Amino acid sequence: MSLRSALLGLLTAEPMSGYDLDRILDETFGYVWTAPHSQIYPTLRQMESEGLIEADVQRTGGRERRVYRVLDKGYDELRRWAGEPVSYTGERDTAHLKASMMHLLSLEQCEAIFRAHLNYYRQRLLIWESRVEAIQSGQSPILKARLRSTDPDEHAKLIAFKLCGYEGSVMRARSEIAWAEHGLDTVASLRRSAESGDSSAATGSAATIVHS
Amino acid sequence: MSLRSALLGLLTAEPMSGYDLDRILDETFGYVWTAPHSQIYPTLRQMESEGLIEADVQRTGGRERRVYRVLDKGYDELRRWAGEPVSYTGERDTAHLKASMMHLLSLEQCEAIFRAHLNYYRQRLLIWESRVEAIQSGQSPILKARLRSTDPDEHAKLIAFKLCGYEGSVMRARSEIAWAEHGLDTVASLRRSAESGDSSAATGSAATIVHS
DNA sequence: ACATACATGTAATGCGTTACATGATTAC
DNA sequence: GTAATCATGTAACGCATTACATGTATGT
Repeated sequence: MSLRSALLGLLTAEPMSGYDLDRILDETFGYVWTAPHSQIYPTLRQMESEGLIEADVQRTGGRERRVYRVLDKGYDELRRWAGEPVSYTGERDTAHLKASMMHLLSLEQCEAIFRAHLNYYRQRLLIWESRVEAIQSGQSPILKARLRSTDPDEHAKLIAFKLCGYEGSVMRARSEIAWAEHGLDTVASLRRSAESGDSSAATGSAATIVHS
Repeated sequence: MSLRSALLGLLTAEPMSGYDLDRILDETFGYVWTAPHSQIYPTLRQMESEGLIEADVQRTGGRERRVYRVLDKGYDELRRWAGEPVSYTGERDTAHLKASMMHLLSLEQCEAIFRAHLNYYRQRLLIWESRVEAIQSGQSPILKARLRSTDPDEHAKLIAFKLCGYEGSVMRARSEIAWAEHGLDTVASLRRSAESGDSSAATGSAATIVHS
């Protein structure tokens, strides 16, 4: 039920259409939760039929735009969900799973996988860091909308937790980058020991990082 | 298609039954990839019908035990999957999503969520660290089985990459622990500023960690 | 005219969770 | 005898991915 909450949460900042939500998930918020529009539109319809949100249908010529706003029942549901404990269902990470099978691959293939991981999280890091800066400098349009409809006494709390969320993403990206670099070191070390004909190397450098 | 690969990968260490695989996912390997037995058994049957694995049916009295072993086609499929690039589909993390909605909650509720996060990853950290030690000291039964059926020249590579995978998990757990601690700091800071009637605090301490 | 952005949907297929369901063997 | 462990399944429901499908408004 997390997608519902993600959408509800965004709609509490400001009434929006499914298209708007899709764009936000693609651009900024999507680095916390993603969904394609094929999931967004039916979910909005469903929440509307349950009385959590309500659509204001705007027409520009022959084009329809359904702008949803959160009803009291929606706020209650969101608060209930936010307060309930997170259910930590098992880990599922394709990159780490793949890493656990790298002995099947050539060192070139292993290197390519770690490099791709490094590049992916370097890009994410830039995006997340820019989000943190946008919040700190008051440039985030969603946050600005949210502040407008919030009691000034609550502003510090709102900003502090928004920052905290993105900082968590920044920390995670840094950790994935460090892991990919460690993986590349491991590959380099295996490559050196293969060249020198020593079959018992590489474990030394691999072991160091864990106790750092 | 990751579950198939996870199961295939484990079966390359040693022929096993669905029950064995379920236990391993619950105990050790599950901290890389999880699945309930309701997913495992049908997946094994399907892979059998596709000729990737083959069952050796053992009977103890009236009890049936289907021990699967990987066929050549299964090895090929696994190697193909392992070598293809990871597809990074968008982020989806309930804990971070919830954190982004904490302004809806009381500071007590926020604290409870961060504490739960901290406890969860502290437990995971212990498990993953013990896995790293099990591999380094040669205590892992799955790794021992795998080494038996592997060319000694490849032992260093096998051990190095297994370590690397679990080290990645250790690093991630540390990062989540650090984030939860940062969240608790944020809560404490907001609590202090609420008591002293200052409505503009907390952002200072929250901002520091990003540039550390 | 043509491309791009706006705007909203459906359908098929597969993955994941929870609950239901059954029965044999072993240890106490 | 009874509880735990061994052992294997099915079913219902919801979430996620990809592809298919349609049409308007705007800028060049």
